[in-house]
Amino acid sequence: MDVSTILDPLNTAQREAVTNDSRSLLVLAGAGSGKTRALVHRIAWLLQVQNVPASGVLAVTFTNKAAKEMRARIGELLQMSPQGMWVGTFHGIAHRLLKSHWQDAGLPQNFQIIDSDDQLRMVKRLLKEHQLDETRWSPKSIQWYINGHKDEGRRAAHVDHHNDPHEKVLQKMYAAYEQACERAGQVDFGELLLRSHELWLKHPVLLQHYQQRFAHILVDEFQDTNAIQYAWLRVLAGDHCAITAVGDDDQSIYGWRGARIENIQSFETDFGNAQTIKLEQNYRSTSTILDSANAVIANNSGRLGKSLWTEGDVGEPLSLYAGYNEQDEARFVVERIEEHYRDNTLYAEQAILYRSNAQSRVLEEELIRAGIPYRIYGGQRFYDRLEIKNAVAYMRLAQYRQDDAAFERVINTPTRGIGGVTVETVRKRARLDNSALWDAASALVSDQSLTQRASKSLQRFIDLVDDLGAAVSTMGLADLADLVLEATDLMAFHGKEAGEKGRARVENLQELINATRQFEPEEEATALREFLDTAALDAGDQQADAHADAVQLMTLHSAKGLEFPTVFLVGVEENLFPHKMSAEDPDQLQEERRLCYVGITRAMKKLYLSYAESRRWYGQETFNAVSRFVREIPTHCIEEVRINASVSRPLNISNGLQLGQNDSGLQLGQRVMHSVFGEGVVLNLEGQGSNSRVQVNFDDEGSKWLVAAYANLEAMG
DNA sequence: GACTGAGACCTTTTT
DNA sequence: GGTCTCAGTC
Repeated sequence: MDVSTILDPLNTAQREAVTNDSRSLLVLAGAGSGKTRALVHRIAWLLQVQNVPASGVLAVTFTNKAAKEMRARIGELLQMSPQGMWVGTFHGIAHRLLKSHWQDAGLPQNFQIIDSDDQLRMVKRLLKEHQLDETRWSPKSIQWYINGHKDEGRRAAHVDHHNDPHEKVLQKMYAAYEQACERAGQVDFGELLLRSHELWLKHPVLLQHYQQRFAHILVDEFQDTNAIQYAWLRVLAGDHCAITAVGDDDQSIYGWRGARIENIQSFETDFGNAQTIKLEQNYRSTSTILDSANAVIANNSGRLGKSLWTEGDVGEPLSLYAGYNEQDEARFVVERIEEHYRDNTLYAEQAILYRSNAQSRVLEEELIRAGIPYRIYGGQRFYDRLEIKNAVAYMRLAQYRQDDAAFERVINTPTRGIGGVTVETVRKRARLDNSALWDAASALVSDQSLTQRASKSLQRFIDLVDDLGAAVSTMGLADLADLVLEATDLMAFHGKEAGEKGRARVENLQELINATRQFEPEEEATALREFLDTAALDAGDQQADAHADAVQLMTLHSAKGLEFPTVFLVGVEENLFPHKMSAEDPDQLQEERRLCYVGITRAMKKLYLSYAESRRWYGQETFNAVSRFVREIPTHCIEEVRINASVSRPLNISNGLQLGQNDSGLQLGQRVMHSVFGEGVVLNLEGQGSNSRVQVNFDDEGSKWLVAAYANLEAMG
């Protein structure tokens, strides 16, 4: 292959990123700067020019979708699919390692991956076992606690409870959970990473093997790595492997689930003399949109620093619309969508982005009223759907009877006369024998220690699953799936459900058969097992109407990585965006701002911002001010839209001073004391001199605007 | 074991 | 305001 095929389509910075040969390289890639392209071309460069064997390359992404895309694009560029190269998600790769080295990892050969739903059920079960009240110890918070520690690389034994009674219970539950997983041979998402990290530490020979193999590690979306992923990379890279990290600190929006923006900030020092290359030329948006995005993100501190630019047009100014209420806002958006559609912008080229899912309803109603097709991104994923989880649980039991999570799920689904009392008896027996639920059930039946009715029902269930199990070795995957749905009566059971729901469930189940038919196992003999692993690790991105021309609705989080000619960013109001929960903490506020940056940079040609002056929120009428982020956009980039007439006028909400600072001597997020209202946190500052005003969220009195000159606020440590 | 009503919840989500 | 969970009843 010609070097020019790899380098010619690139700009100078991209070319530098592709050919740079320092051992650690950080590519700071702004939104729309051709990040994936740089990554793909770098891999091609390594293979074709540096003659690195394909097996020497490890490329890590966060989502299956990104991994798939990278694979496809590498194949396209090289005109063949490179054999032996590892491209996958952190979890997929960790899983692969554990499967190969299950003994060294201390796992049973047929260990199962459990998803967060199974995890939650397990926690609930353990709470019952330990006689802890679910109202006092919410299962979700315990799950959160466990995953949080795993993300940080800590096992129950490493957690320091500081002798705090509450912490002690949490730690006890974490330990109990670890034990339960161990006994059942189950591995959750966090465990995949934690365990493969430990695998390397405990078996230096193995580590050395992989270090020698992977001379080049490439990581996408580096700003989203959490502590354990970072440690995993550090260990693997060792002192010799070359590592390329691609990411954008300004698009770090997953801090709340463990991602550490510091990782990208400390890469340069941690990975020894790293070189940094910035990709700042944007190929997506108009310069007006980029100027707006740059101005907003400039208000964040601690950035690595980057400024997007384009050779393209100035384009239209952003439009800001103040809706009377949320219906009015939705109406405005839908009218603009119709306008753009008449002007030859497809529905699918228009996206509505919002901060939280609850906002979609009003928009949907308005779209339905106008007869405009739409599609909501995100929401429940395919393999998370109830009917699919039921079917998969039967498949899991057929493969592996000791799968307690699957057992619990379908023991009485569809209902077959096995009630709570019987199940509780099974659980007790399992605890007593320290065995799996399946074995306990079998024992109870053969002991004849149950009522005849219960015993009969249980036996029927056991026979059913055994029949399915027997079919695993004789049938193809798709036929097996078909058999599962018929023999268990699941298809009929879900078909009976009322109305639209039942129909959708049946469709999904048929889609599951489809998926098994299209599944390509590495080996026929292990097809079921491979399929189950995929089902656990891959959400399954099939959406029935993925290709229809429909307006795209999604949260700002799910919009990352996508682009649309026309974008509506709705609900740009204080309390909504930035969200009330995040406004008080400076770090969280910065993350909200990055979210705003992500939102703005999704737009290619035209960006609308809108908010509602009054909004029903959880049944309450609320009145929110326009978002502070709007005020951070330069006035020349934005114009306010009034109904029936679009007037360009300067926004009188900005007074020359950047929001978040004035001469009151106070800072955002600072704790203050007021003689009447008590303690609170500074939410907002504006004006100066005698006009200087401060918004404070008081612990007891809620949020209030105060004139700084009279408020006599006392700053607290 | 299905149905019903009260009460709690309510930011973002991938693996 | 809407949704989901859970306990209680038939």
